Amino acid sequence: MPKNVRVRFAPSPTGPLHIGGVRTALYNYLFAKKHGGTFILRIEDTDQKRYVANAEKYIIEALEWSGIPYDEGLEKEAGYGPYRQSERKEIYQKYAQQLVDAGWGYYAFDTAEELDKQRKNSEANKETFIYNWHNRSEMNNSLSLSKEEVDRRIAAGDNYVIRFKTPKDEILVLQDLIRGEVKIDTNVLDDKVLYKTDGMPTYHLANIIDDHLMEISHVIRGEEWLPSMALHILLYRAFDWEAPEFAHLPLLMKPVGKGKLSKRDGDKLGFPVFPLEYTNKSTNEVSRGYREDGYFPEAFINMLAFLGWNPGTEQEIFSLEELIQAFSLERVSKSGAKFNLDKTKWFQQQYMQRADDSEIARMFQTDILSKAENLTNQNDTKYITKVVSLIKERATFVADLWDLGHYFFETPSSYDPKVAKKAWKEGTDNLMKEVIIILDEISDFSSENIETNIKTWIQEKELGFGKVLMPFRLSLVGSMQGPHVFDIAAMIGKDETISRIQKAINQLS
RNA sequence: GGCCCGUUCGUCUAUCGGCUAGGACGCCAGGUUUUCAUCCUGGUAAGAGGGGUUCGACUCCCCUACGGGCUACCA
Repeated sequence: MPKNVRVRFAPSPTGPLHIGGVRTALYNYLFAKKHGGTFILRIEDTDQKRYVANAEKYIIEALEWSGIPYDEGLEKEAGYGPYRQSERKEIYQKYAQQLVDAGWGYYAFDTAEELDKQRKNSEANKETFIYNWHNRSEMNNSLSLSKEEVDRRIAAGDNYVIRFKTPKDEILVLQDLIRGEVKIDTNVLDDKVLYKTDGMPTYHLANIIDDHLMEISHVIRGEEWLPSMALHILLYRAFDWEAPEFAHLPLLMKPVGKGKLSKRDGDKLGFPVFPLEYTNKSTNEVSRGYREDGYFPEAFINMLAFLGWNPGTEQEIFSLEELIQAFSLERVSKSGAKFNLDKTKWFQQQYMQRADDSEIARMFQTDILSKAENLTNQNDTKYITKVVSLIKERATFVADLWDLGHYFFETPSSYDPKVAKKAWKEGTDNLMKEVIIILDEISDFSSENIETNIKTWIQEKELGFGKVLMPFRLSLVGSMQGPHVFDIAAMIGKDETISRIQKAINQLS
Protein backbone atom coordinates (compact mmCIF):
# COMPACT_ATOMS: atom_id res chain seq x y z
CA MET A 1 0.00 0.00 0.00
CA PRO A 2 1.61 3.21 -1.08
CA LYS A 3 -0.74 5.48 0.82
CA ASN A 4 -1.21 5.83 4.52
CA VAL A 5 -4.13 3.47 5.06
CA ARG A 6 -7.12 5.06 6.75
CA VAL A 7 -10.46 3.26 6.57
CA ARG A 8 -13.76 3.97 8.20
CA PHE A 9 -16.82 2.15 9.35
CA ALA A 10 -19.69 4.60 9.04
CA PRO A 11 -22.96 3.21 10.34
CA SER A 12 -26.18 5.09 10.67
CA PRO A 13 -27.51 5.08 14.25
CA THR A 14 -30.98 3.87 13.33
CA GLY A 15 -30.90 0.81 15.56
CA PRO A 16 -28.59 -2.01 16.53
CA LEU A 17 -25.86 -3.14 14.20
CA HIS A 18 -26.63 -6.43 12.55
CA ILE A 19 -24.07 -9.06 11.70
CA GLY A 20 -23.68 -7.77 8.14
CA GLY A 21 -22.62 -4.45 9.61
CA VAL A 22 -20.23 -6.17 11.99
CA ARG A 23 -18.67 -8.01 9.06
CA THR A 24 -18.19 -4.76 7.15
CA ALA A 25 -16.54 -3.31 10.25
CA LEU A 26 -14.42 -6.45 10.58
CA TYR A 27 -13.11 -6.30 7.00
CA ASN A 28 -12.28 -2.63 7.48
CA TYR A 29 -10.52 -3.45 10.72
CA LEU A 30 -8.55 -6.35 9.21
CA PHE A 31 -7.54 -4.27 6.22
CA ALA A 32 -6.40 -1.40 8.42
CA LYS A 33 -4.38 -3.61 10.75
CA LYS A 34 -2.89 -5.58 7.89
CA HIS A 35 -1.46 -2.39 6.44
CA GLY A 36 -0.57 -0.65 9.66
CA GLY A 37 -3.41 1.78 9.11
CA THR A 38 -6.13 3.43 11.13
CA PHE A 39 -9.66 2.16 11.66
CA ILE A 40 -12.10 5.01 12.14
CA LEU A 41 -15.67 5.05 13.42
CA ARG A 42 -17.88 7.78 12.02
CA ILE A 43 -21.56 8.15 12.82
CA GLU A 44 -23.74 9.05 9.85
CA ASP A 45 -26.71 10.62 11.54
CA THR A 46 -27.86 13.01 8.85
CA ASP A 47 -31.36 11.60 8.90
CA GLN A 48 -32.84 13.17 11.99
CA LYS A 49 -36.12 11.31 11.56
CA ARG A 50 -34.59 7.87 11.89
CA TYR A 51 -32.24 8.61 14.77
CA VAL A 52 -32.36 6.10 17.63
CA ALA A 53 -30.89 7.29 20.89
CA ASN A 54 -29.17 4.15 22.19
CA ALA A 55 -27.91 2.93 18.81
CA GLU A 56 -24.57 4.74 18.98
CA LYS A 57 -23.69 3.22 22.32
CA TYR A 58 -24.75 -0.17 21.04
CA ILE A 59 -22.48 0.10 17.99
CA ILE A 60 -19.45 0.97 20.10
CA GLU A 61 -20.15 -1.79 22.58
CA ALA A 62 -20.66 -4.29 19.77
CA LEU A 63 -17.30 -3.44 18.21
CA GLU A 64 -15.60 -3.74 21.56
CA TRP A 65 -17.17 -7.08 22.38
CA SER A 66 -16.23 -8.35 18.94
CA GLY A 67 -12.63 -7.44 19.64
CA ILE A 68 -12.38 -4.92 16.82
CA PRO A 69 -12.33 -1.55 18.56
CA TYR A 70 -11.83 1.58 16.49
CA ASP A 71 -8.63 3.62 16.69
CA GLU A 72 -10.17 6.96 15.94
CA GLY A 73 -13.67 8.41 16.12
CA LEU A 74 -16.18 9.29 18.81
CA GLU A 75 -14.30 10.17 21.97
CA LYS A 76 -11.09 9.16 20.23
CA GLU A 77 -10.42 12.47 18.57
CA ALA A 78 -7.33 12.64 16.39
CA GLY A 79 -7.68 15.98 14.68
CA TYR A 80 -10.24 14.95 12.08
CA GLY A 81 -13.40 15.36 14.15
CA PRO A 82 -16.11 15.79 14.98
CA TYR A 83 -16.99 12.25 13.97
CA ARG A 84 -20.73 12.66 14.21
CA GLN A 85 -22.12 14.11 11.00
CA SER A 86 -24.84 16.04 12.79
CA GLU A 87 -22.05 18.07 14.37
CA ARG A 88 -20.51 18.93 11.00
CA LYS A 89 -23.43 20.84 9.48
CA GLU A 90 -21.49 24.04 8.76
CA ILE A 91 -18.83 22.10 6.88
CA TYR A 92 -21.36 20.55 4.52
CA GLN A 93 -23.14 23.84 4.03
CA LYS A 94 -19.94 25.46 2.91
CA TYR A 95 -19.08 22.74 0.42
CA ALA A 96 -22.61 22.55 -0.92
CA GLN A 97 -22.42 26.26 -1.66
CA GLN A 98 -19.09 25.75 -3.34
CA LEU A 99 -20.65 23.20 -5.64
CA VAL A 100 -23.45 25.58 -6.61
CA ASP A 101 -20.99 28.40 -7.24
CA ALA A 102 -18.92 26.18 -9.48
CA GLY A 103 -21.95 25.11 -11.48
CA TRP A 104 -21.94 21.51 -10.26
CA GLY A 105 -25.03 22.01 -8.14
CA TYR A 106 -28.29 23.87 -8.48
CA TYR A 107 -31.21 24.90 -6.30
CA ALA A 108 -34.42 22.98 -6.78
CA PHE A 109 -37.76 24.08 -5.37
CA ASP A 110 -39.89 21.10 -6.37
CA THR A 111 -41.68 19.82 -3.32
CA ALA A 112 -41.61 16.22 -2.24
CA GLU A 113 -45.35 16.02 -3.00
CA GLU A 114 -44.90 17.31 -6.55
CA LEU A 115 -42.13 14.86 -7.25
CA ASP A 116 -44.07 12.02 -5.77
CA LYS A 117 -47.00 12.82 -8.02
CA GLN A 118 -44.82 12.87 -11.09
CA ARG A 119 -43.27 9.56 -10.13
CA LYS A 120 -46.68 8.00 -9.75
CA ASN A 121 -47.80 9.39 -13.09
CA SER A 122 -44.76 8.01 -14.83
CA GLU A 123 -45.28 4.68 -13.22
CA ALA A 124 -48.89 4.59 -14.37
CA ASN A 125 -47.70 5.22 -17.92
CA LYS A 126 -45.03 2.55 -17.55
CA GLU A 127 -42.33 5.16 -17.79
CA THR A 128 -39.36 5.77 -15.55
CA PHE A 129 -39.31 9.08 -13.76
CA ILE A 130 -35.83 10.39 -13.46
CA TYR A 131 -34.74 13.88 -12.51
CA ASN A 132 -31.79 14.68 -14.75
CA TRP A 133 -30.62 16.31 -17.98
CA HIS A 134 -33.70 15.31 -19.95
CA ASN A 135 -36.21 17.15 -17.81
CA ARG A 136 -34.37 19.44 -15.44
CA SER A 137 -35.25 22.50 -17.53
CA GLU A 138 -38.92 21.72 -17.02
CA MET A 139 -38.69 21.53 -13.24
CA ASN A 140 -38.65 24.30 -10.66
CA ASN A 141 -34.98 24.97 -10.21
CA SER A 142 -32.27 27.51 -10.66
CA LEU A 143 -31.50 26.17 -14.12
CA SER A 144 -35.03 26.75 -15.41
CA LEU A 145 -36.03 29.83 -13.39
CA SER A 146 -34.61 33.32 -13.83
CA LYS A 147 -31.95 34.43 -11.42
CA GLU A 148 -34.31 37.08 -10.04
CA GLU A 149 -36.99 34.48 -9.37
CA VAL A 150 -34.52 32.17 -7.68
CA ASP A 151 -33.17 34.97 -5.48
CA ARG A 152 -36.71 36.06 -4.66
CA ARG A 153 -37.77 32.57 -3.64
CA ILE A 154 -34.75 32.01 -1.48
CA ALA A 155 -35.15 35.41 0.12
CA ALA A 156 -38.82 34.64 0.74
CA GLY A 157 -37.76 31.54 2.62
CA ASP A 158 -39.05 29.00 0.15
CA ASN A 159 -37.83 25.48 0.81
CA TYR A 160 -35.17 24.28 -1.55
CA VAL A 161 -32.71 21.47 -1.99
CA ILE A 162 -29.42 21.41 -3.81
CA ARG A 163 -29.14 18.86 -6.55
CA PHE A 164 -26.10 17.59 -8.38
CA LYS A 165 -25.90 18.55 -12.03
CA THR A 166 -24.89 15.22 -13.47
CA PRO A 167 -22.81 15.58 -16.62
CA LYS A 168 -24.25 14.26 -19.85
CA ASP A 169 -22.95 11.81 -22.45
CA GLU A 170 -20.11 10.25 -20.59
CA ILE A 171 -19.19 6.64 -19.91
CA LEU A 172 -17.51 6.39 -16.55
CA VAL A 173 -15.12 3.52 -16.02
CA LEU A 174 -14.97 2.90 -12.31
CA GLN A 175 -12.45 0.72 -10.50
CA ASP A 176 -13.54 -1.55 -7.70
CA LEU A 177 -10.97 -3.57 -5.76
CA ILE A 178 -13.30 -6.56 -5.61
CA ARG A 179 -15.25 -6.28 -8.85
CA GLY A 180 -12.77 -4.79 -11.25
CA GLU A 181 -14.05 -2.36 -13.87
CA VAL A 182 -17.61 -1.12 -13.68
CA LYS A 183 -18.91 0.99 -16.56
CA ILE A 184 -21.72 3.49 -16.08
CA ASP A 185 -23.42 5.77 -18.60
CA THR A 186 -23.93 9.14 -16.90
CA ASN A 187 -27.11 9.67 -18.90
CA VAL A 188 -28.94 7.13 -16.76
CA LEU A 189 -27.90 8.82 -13.53
CA ASP A 190 -30.29 11.19 -11.80
CA ASP A 191 -29.53 14.57 -10.28
CA LYS A 192 -29.32 13.39 -6.70
CA VAL A 193 -30.31 15.67 -3.85
CA LEU A 194 -27.14 16.58 -1.99
CA TYR A 195 -28.48 19.08 0.46
CA LYS A 196 -31.87 18.75 2.08
CA THR A 197 -34.54 21.26 3.00
CA ASP A 198 -33.77 20.75 6.67
CA GLY A 199 -30.24 22.07 6.22
CA MET A 200 -28.63 18.66 6.41
CA PRO A 201 -26.66 17.00 3.65
CA THR A 202 -27.73 13.66 2.25
CA TYR A 203 -25.51 10.64 2.69
CA HIS A 204 -23.80 11.22 -0.64
CA LEU A 205 -22.52 14.70 0.07
CA ALA A 206 -21.61 14.16 3.70
CA ASN A 207 -19.88 10.91 2.89
CA ILE A 208 -17.64 12.36 0.20
CA ILE A 209 -16.73 15.45 2.18
CA ASP A 210 -15.94 13.46 5.32
CA ASP A 211 -13.97 10.79 3.53
CA HIS A 212 -11.91 13.54 1.94
CA LEU A 213 -11.40 15.61 5.07
CA MET A 214 -10.65 12.54 7.16
CA GLU A 215 -8.17 11.42 4.51
CA ILE A 216 -9.82 8.06 3.99
CA SER A 217 -7.67 5.94 1.66
CA HIS A 218 -10.03 3.00 1.05
CA VAL A 219 -13.79 2.87 1.15
CA ILE A 220 -14.83 -0.66 2.09
CA ARG A 221 -18.61 -0.93 2.26
CA GLY A 222 -21.57 -3.10 1.32
CA GLU A 223 -22.57 -3.83 -2.24
CA GLU A 224 -25.76 -1.82 -1.80
CA TRP A 225 -23.56 1.22 -2.40
CA LEU A 226 -22.20 0.11 -5.73
CA PRO A 227 -24.87 1.96 -7.75
CA SER A 228 -23.99 5.26 -6.08
CA MET A 229 -20.27 4.89 -6.69
CA ALA A 230 -20.62 6.78 -9.97
CA LEU A 231 -22.12 9.78 -8.22
CA HIS A 232 -19.42 9.66 -5.60
CA ILE A 233 -16.65 9.61 -8.18
CA LEU A 234 -18.31 12.52 -9.96
CA LEU A 235 -18.45 14.44 -6.69
CA TYR A 236 -14.75 13.94 -6.09
CA ARG A 237 -14.18 15.30 -9.57
CA ALA A 238 -16.46 18.27 -8.94
CA PHE A 239 -14.49 19.17 -5.84
CA ASP A 240 -11.23 18.43 -7.62
CA TRP A 241 -10.28 15.95 -4.90
CA GLU A 242 -8.46 12.71 -5.29
CA ALA A 243 -10.88 9.83 -4.77
CA PRO A 244 -10.10 6.96 -2.40
CA GLU A 245 -10.08 3.38 -3.62
CA PHE A 246 -13.34 1.50 -3.44
CA ALA A 247 -14.21 -2.06 -2.47
CA HIS A 248 -17.83 -3.20 -2.43
CA LEU A 249 -18.44 -6.26 -0.29
CA PRO A 250 -20.94 -8.99 -1.15
CA LEU A 251 -24.08 -8.94 0.95
CA LEU A 252 -25.08 -11.36 3.68
CA MET A 253 -28.23 -13.21 2.70
CA LYS A 254 -31.05 -14.86 4.61
CA PRO A 255 -30.34 -18.54 5.39
CA VAL A 256 -33.69 -19.51 3.89
CA GLY A 257 -35.82 -17.72 1.37
CA LYS A 258 -34.82 -14.73 -0.64
CA GLY A 259 -33.07 -11.46 -0.15
CA LYS A 260 -30.44 -9.88 2.00
CA LEU A 261 -30.33 -10.50 5.69
CA SER A 262 -32.38 -7.96 7.55
CA LYS A 263 -32.74 -6.97 11.16
CA ARG A 264 -36.10 -8.64 11.42
CA ASP A 265 -34.95 -12.06 10.21
CA GLY A 266 -33.33 -13.24 13.40
CA ASP A 267 -36.31 -13.73 15.61
CA LYS A 268 -38.32 -15.13 12.72
CA LEU A 269 -35.76 -17.73 11.76
CA GLY A 270 -34.51 -18.65 15.20
CA PHE A 271 -30.98 -17.29 15.33
CA PRO A 272 -29.48 -13.99 16.44
CA VAL A 273 -28.82 -11.33 13.81
CA PHE A 274 -27.29 -9.00 16.36
CA PRO A 275 -23.96 -9.26 18.12
CA LEU A 276 -25.47 -8.15 21.41
CA GLU A 277 -28.95 -8.48 22.77
CA TYR A 278 -31.05 -5.46 21.94
CA THR A 279 -34.17 -4.08 23.54
CA ASN A 280 -36.28 -1.84 21.39
CA LYS A 281 -37.12 0.97 23.78
CA SER A 282 -40.40 1.85 22.10
CA THR A 283 -41.84 -1.65 21.74
CA ASN A 284 -39.92 -3.37 24.55
CA GLU A 285 -39.19 -6.11 22.06
CA VAL A 286 -36.01 -8.02 22.91
CA SER A 287 -33.81 -9.42 20.15
CA ARG A 288 -31.26 -12.09 20.86
CA GLY A 289 -27.54 -11.47 20.62
CA TYR A 290 -24.55 -13.73 19.99
CA ARG A 291 -23.00 -12.63 23.26
CA GLU A 292 -26.06 -13.57 25.28
CA ASP A 293 -26.52 -16.81 23.35
CA GLY A 294 -23.12 -17.85 24.62
CA TYR A 295 -20.88 -17.42 21.61
CA PHE A 296 -17.28 -16.44 22.19
CA PRO A 297 -16.39 -13.24 20.32
CA GLU A 298 -13.43 -15.02 18.70
CA ALA A 299 -15.73 -17.71 17.27
CA PHE A 300 -18.26 -15.13 16.14
CA ILE A 301 -15.61 -13.09 14.37
CA ASN A 302 -13.98 -16.16 12.81
CA MET A 303 -17.36 -17.22 11.43
CA LEU A 304 -18.10 -13.75 10.05
CA ALA A 305 -14.69 -13.47 8.45
CA PHE A 306 -15.41 -16.61 6.42
CA LEU A 307 -18.74 -15.35 5.12
CA GLY A 308 -17.44 -13.83 1.91
CA TRP A 309 -13.73 -14.31 2.34
CA ASN A 310 -11.33 -17.23 2.57
CA PRO A 311 -7.57 -17.49 2.89
CA GLY A 312 -7.14 -19.89 -0.05
CA THR A 313 -5.81 -22.58 2.26
CA GLU A 314 -7.71 -25.26 4.14
CA GLN A 315 -7.23 -23.66 7.52
CA GLU A 316 -10.51 -22.47 8.99
CA ILE A 317 -9.76 -21.61 12.58
CA PHE A 318 -8.06 -18.23 12.72
CA SER A 319 -7.25 -16.00 15.64
CA LEU A 320 -7.79 -12.30 15.05
CA GLU A 321 -4.05 -11.88 14.62
CA GLU A 322 -3.98 -14.64 12.01
CA LEU A 323 -6.94 -13.09 10.21
CA ILE A 324 -5.07 -9.81 10.01
CA GLN A 325 -2.06 -11.55 8.53
CA ALA A 326 -4.08 -13.57 6.02
CA PHE A 327 -6.66 -10.99 4.98
CA SER A 328 -6.76 -9.43 1.56
CA LEU A 329 -9.52 -7.76 -0.42
CA GLU A 330 -8.50 -9.76 -3.50
CA ARG A 331 -9.77 -12.88 -1.80
CA VAL A 332 -13.18 -11.46 -0.95
CA SER A 333 -15.86 -13.18 -3.02
CA LYS A 334 -18.20 -11.36 -5.37
CA SER A 335 -21.47 -13.09 -4.64
CA GLY A 336 -23.68 -12.85 -1.58
CA ALA A 337 -23.27 -15.41 1.20
CA LYS A 338 -26.11 -17.11 3.01
CA PHE A 339 -25.72 -17.12 6.73
CA ASN A 340 -25.45 -20.66 8.13
CA LEU A 341 -26.30 -21.37 11.75
CA ASP A 342 -24.86 -24.91 11.82
CA LYS A 343 -21.48 -23.69 10.68
CA THR A 344 -21.65 -20.90 13.22
CA LYS A 345 -22.21 -23.41 16.01
CA TRP A 346 -19.34 -25.48 14.68
CA PHE A 347 -16.97 -22.52 14.98
CA GLN A 348 -18.15 -21.98 18.54
CA GLN A 349 -17.59 -25.66 19.34
CA GLN A 350 -14.07 -25.48 17.93
CA TYR A 351 -13.24 -22.51 20.14
CA MET A 352 -14.80 -24.23 23.14
CA GLN A 353 -12.59 -27.28 22.60
CA ARG A 354 -9.48 -25.17 22.23
CA ALA A 355 -10.14 -23.02 25.27
CA ASP A 356 -8.29 -23.54 28.56
CA ASP A 357 -10.18 -25.64 31.09
CA SER A 358 -9.49 -23.10 33.80
CA GLU A 359 -10.85 -20.28 31.68
CA ILE A 360 -14.02 -22.22 30.89
CA ALA A 361 -14.30 -23.17 34.56
CA ARG A 362 -14.17 -19.52 35.51
CA MET A 363 -17.05 -18.74 33.13
CA PHE A 364 -19.00 -21.78 34.27
CA GLN A 365 -18.61 -20.66 37.84
CA THR A 366 -19.58 -17.03 37.37
CA ASP A 367 -22.30 -17.50 34.77
CA ILE A 368 -24.02 -20.56 36.16
CA LEU A 369 -22.78 -22.16 39.38
CA SER A 370 -22.64 -18.99 41.42
CA LYS A 371 -26.26 -18.31 40.58
CA ALA A 372 -27.49 -21.59 41.98
CA GLU A 373 -27.91 -22.44 45.65
CA ASN A 374 -26.87 -25.39 47.81
CA LEU A 375 -24.51 -26.98 45.33
CA THR A 376 -21.59 -29.09 46.44
CA ASN A 377 -18.20 -27.63 45.54
CA GLN A 378 -19.79 -24.73 43.68
CA ASN A 379 -16.97 -22.43 44.77
CA ASP A 380 -14.13 -24.90 44.46
CA THR A 381 -12.21 -23.65 41.45
CA LYS A 382 -9.96 -26.70 41.29
CA TYR A 383 -12.90 -29.07 41.43
CA ILE A 384 -14.82 -27.12 38.77
CA THR A 385 -11.79 -27.11 36.49
CA LYS A 386 -11.52 -30.88 36.85
CA VAL A 387 -15.22 -31.24 36.02
CA VAL A 388 -14.74 -29.05 32.95
CA SER A 389 -11.84 -31.22 31.79
CA LEU A 390 -14.12 -34.26 31.99
CA ILE A 391 -17.17 -32.86 30.19
CA LYS A 392 -15.94 -30.04 27.99
CA GLU A 393 -15.44 -32.22 24.95
CA ARG A 394 -19.15 -32.70 24.62
CA ALA A 395 -20.04 -29.03 25.06
CA THR A 396 -20.47 -26.24 22.55
CA PHE A 397 -21.50 -23.49 24.94
CA VAL A 398 -20.59 -22.82 28.55
CA ALA A 399 -24.28 -23.16 29.32
CA ASP A 400 -24.19 -26.78 28.08
CA LEU A 401 -21.91 -27.62 30.98
CA TRP A 402 -24.76 -27.62 33.47
CA ASP A 403 -26.86 -30.17 31.60
CA LEU A 404 -23.74 -32.16 30.93
CA GLY A 405 -22.41 -32.15 34.46
CA HIS A 406 -24.95 -30.98 37.06
CA TYR A 407 -24.54 -34.31 38.88
CA PHE A 408 -21.02 -33.28 39.89
CA PHE A 409 -22.60 -30.63 42.04
CA GLU A 410 -25.88 -32.16 43.21
CA THR A 411 -27.43 -35.55 43.87
CA PRO A 412 -29.74 -36.59 41.04
CA SER A 413 -33.27 -35.77 42.08
CA SER A 414 -34.89 -38.18 39.65
CA TYR A 415 -34.01 -41.09 37.40
CA ASP A 416 -34.74 -41.20 33.70
CA PRO A 417 -37.72 -43.63 33.70
CA LYS A 418 -36.88 -45.18 30.35
CA VAL A 419 -33.32 -45.89 31.41
CA ALA A 420 -34.41 -47.07 34.84
CA LYS A 421 -36.70 -49.62 33.26
CA LYS A 422 -33.87 -50.95 31.16
CA ALA A 423 -31.06 -50.76 33.70
CA TRP A 424 -32.74 -51.51 36.99
CA LYS A 425 -34.06 -55.05 36.95
CA GLU A 426 -35.01 -57.77 39.39
CA GLY A 427 -32.01 -58.36 41.64
CA THR A 428 -30.21 -55.14 40.77
CA ASP A 429 -30.67 -53.85 44.29
CA ASN A 430 -28.72 -56.81 45.69
CA LEU A 431 -25.91 -56.23 43.23
CA MET A 432 -25.78 -52.56 44.16
CA LYS A 433 -25.67 -53.43 47.84
CA GLU A 434 -22.60 -55.53 47.12
CA VAL A 435 -21.09 -52.66 45.16
CA ILE A 436 -21.52 -50.46 48.21
CA ILE A 437 -19.60 -52.95 50.31
CA ILE A 438 -16.78 -53.12 47.78
CA LEU A 439 -16.57 -49.35 47.45
CA ASP A 440 -16.58 -48.92 51.20
CA GLU A 441 -13.44 -51.01 51.48
CA ILE A 442 -11.43 -48.92 49.02
CA SER A 443 -9.10 -46.63 50.93
CA ASP A 444 -7.61 -44.68 48.01
CA PHE A 445 -10.83 -43.75 46.18
CA SER A 446 -9.25 -43.01 42.81
CA SER A 447 -10.88 -43.67 39.47
CA GLU A 448 -8.36 -46.41 38.69
CA ASN A 449 -8.79 -48.15 42.02
CA ILE A 450 -12.56 -48.11 41.82
CA GLU A 451 -12.46 -49.45 38.28
CA THR A 452 -10.08 -52.26 39.20
CA ASN A 453 -12.06 -53.32 42.23
CA ILE A 454 -15.45 -53.26 40.56
CA LYS A 455 -14.26 -54.97 37.40
CA THR A 456 -12.41 -57.67 39.26
CA TRP A 457 -15.52 -58.39 41.28
CA ILE A 458 -17.69 -58.47 38.12
CA GLN A 459 -15.35 -60.92 36.48
CA GLU A 460 -15.04 -63.14 39.53
CA LYS A 461 -18.77 -63.32 39.85
CA GLU A 462 -19.24 -63.59 36.08
CA LEU A 463 -21.91 -60.94 36.23
CA GLY A 464 -21.62 -59.06 32.93
CA PHE A 465 -20.53 -55.44 32.84
CA GLY A 466 -23.81 -53.95 31.68
CA LYS A 467 -25.76 -55.44 34.56
CA VAL A 468 -23.61 -53.61 37.07
CA LEU A 469 -22.33 -50.56 35.25
CA MET A 470 -25.69 -49.38 33.93
CA PRO A 471 -27.41 -49.16 37.32
CA PHE A 472 -24.17 -47.81 38.79
CA ARG A 473 -24.21 -44.94 36.31
CA LEU A 474 -27.92 -44.42 36.73
CA SER A 475 -27.44 -44.06 40.47
CA LEU A 476 -24.71 -41.47 40.16
CA VAL A 477 -25.96 -39.49 37.17
CA GLY A 478 -29.71 -40.11 36.97
CA SER A 479 -29.47 -40.98 33.29
CA MET A 480 -27.23 -42.73 30.81
CA GLN A 481 -24.83 -39.98 29.96
CA GLY A 482 -21.59 -38.43 31.05
CA PRO A 483 -17.91 -39.30 31.15
CA HIS A 484 -16.28 -42.47 32.43
CA VAL A 485 -18.42 -43.57 35.37
CA PHE A 486 -15.44 -44.30 37.64
CA ASP A 487 -14.16 -40.76 37.07
CA ILE A 488 -17.51 -39.48 38.27
CA ALA A 489 -17.38 -41.65 41.38
CA ALA A 490 -13.85 -40.52 42.21
CA MET A 491 -14.82 -36.89 41.72
CA ILE A 492 -17.84 -36.89 43.99
CA GLY A 493 -16.05 -39.05 46.56
CA LYS A 494 -16.73 -42.25 48.41
CA ASP A 495 -19.42 -41.04 50.80
CA GLU A 496 -21.48 -39.33 48.11
CA THR A 497 -21.10 -42.28 45.74
CA ILE A 498 -22.35 -44.74 48.33
CA SER A 499 -25.14 -42.44 49.41
CA ARG A 500 -26.33 -42.05 45.81
CA ILE A 501 -26.38 -45.80 45.29
CA GLN A 502 -28.30 -46.24 48.51
CA LYS A 503 -30.78 -43.60 47.40
CA ALA A 504 -31.27 -45.38 44.09
CA ILE A 505 -31.83 -48.69 45.85
CA ASN A 506 -34.46 -47.06 48.03
CA GLN A 507 -36.25 -45.39 45.17
CA LEU A 508 -35.99 -47.89 42.36
CA SER A 509 -36.44 -51.26 44.08
C1' G B 1 -40.03 -1.13 -15.58
C1' G B 2 -34.74 1.06 -15.83
C1' C B 3 -29.56 0.64 -14.28
C1' C B 4 -25.70 -2.18 -11.94
C1' C B 5 -23.56 -6.65 -9.74
C1' G B 6 -23.44 -11.79 -9.44
C1' U B 7 -24.11 -17.50 -10.75
C1' U B 8 -19.06 -24.42 -8.64
C1' C B 9 -22.09 -29.92 -3.99
C1' G B 10 -28.34 -28.24 0.19
C1' U B 11 -24.83 -24.20 2.59
C1' C B 12 -19.75 -21.52 2.92
C1' U B 13 -16.03 -22.06 -0.58
C1' A B 14 -10.95 -23.83 -3.56
C1' U B 15 -9.76 -23.77 -8.77
C1' C B 16 -6.91 -17.63 -11.55
C1' G B 17 -6.92 -22.62 -19.69
C1' G B 18 -4.96 -29.04 -18.57
C1' C B 19 -9.98 -31.59 -13.37
C1' U B 20 -10.12 -38.39 -11.62
C1' A B 21 -13.47 -30.57 -9.84
C1' G B 22 -10.49 -30.15 -3.50
C1' G B 23 -11.92 -28.72 1.68
C1' A B 24 -15.52 -27.40 5.57
C1' C B 25 -20.71 -27.50 7.59
C1' G B 26 -24.97 -30.66 7.14
C1' C B 27 -26.70 -35.50 6.10
C1' C B 28 -25.86 -41.08 5.80
C1' A B 29 -22.93 -45.56 7.13
C1' G B 30 -19.12 -48.01 9.92
C1' G B 31 -15.56 -47.95 14.01
C1' U B 32 -13.97 -46.31 19.11
C1' U B 33 -16.17 -45.08 23.79
C1' U B 34 -19.49 -51.83 27.86
C1' U B 35 -23.54 -44.95 28.68
C1' C B 36 -24.36 -40.27 25.99
C1' A B 37 -21.61 -36.94 23.43
C1' U B 38 -16.94 -36.26 21.39
C1' C B 39 -13.58 -38.45 18.13
C1' C B 40 -11.84 -41.45 13.77
C1' U B 41 -12.84 -43.66 8.85
C1' G B 42 -15.76 -43.83 4.64
C1' G B 43 -19.92 -42.19 1.70
C1' U B 44 -23.51 -38.60 -0.38
C1' A B 45 -23.55 -34.20 -3.39
C1' A B 46 -21.68 -29.13 -7.84
C1' G B 47 -19.51 -26.04 -12.68
C1' A B 48 -27.55 -22.44 -14.59
C1' G B 49 -28.60 -23.16 -20.15
C1' G B 50 -27.03 -22.08 -25.12
C1' G B 51 -23.51 -20.24 -28.44
C1' G B 52 -18.50 -18.88 -29.54
C1' U B 53 -12.59 -18.45 -28.82
C1' U B 54 -8.97 -22.50 -28.15
C1' C B 55 -5.39 -28.48 -29.29
C1' G B 56 -8.09 -28.08 -24.65
C1' A B 57 -12.72 -24.55 -21.06
C1' C B 58 -15.57 -24.34 -14.43
C1' U B 59 -11.90 -20.84 -15.79
C1' C B 60 -11.98 -15.99 -21.54
C1' C B 61 -16.17 -13.53 -24.77
C1' C B 62 -21.53 -13.09 -26.15
C1' C B 63 -26.76 -14.22 -25.42
C1' U B 64 -30.59 -16.18 -22.32
C1' A B 65 -32.31 -17.65 -17.61
C1' C B 66 -32.09 -17.14 -12.58
C1' G B 67 -30.47 -14.62 -8.04
C1' G B 68 -29.21 -10.02 -5.69
C1' G B 69 -28.73 -4.72 -5.12
C1' C B 70 -30.14 0.23 -6.35
C1' U B 71 -33.91 3.24 -8.37
C1' A B 72 -36.30 8.67 -1.48
C1' C B 73 -35.20 15.72 0.63
C1' C B 74 -33.03 6.80 4.16
C1' A B 75 -28.42 5.35 4.91
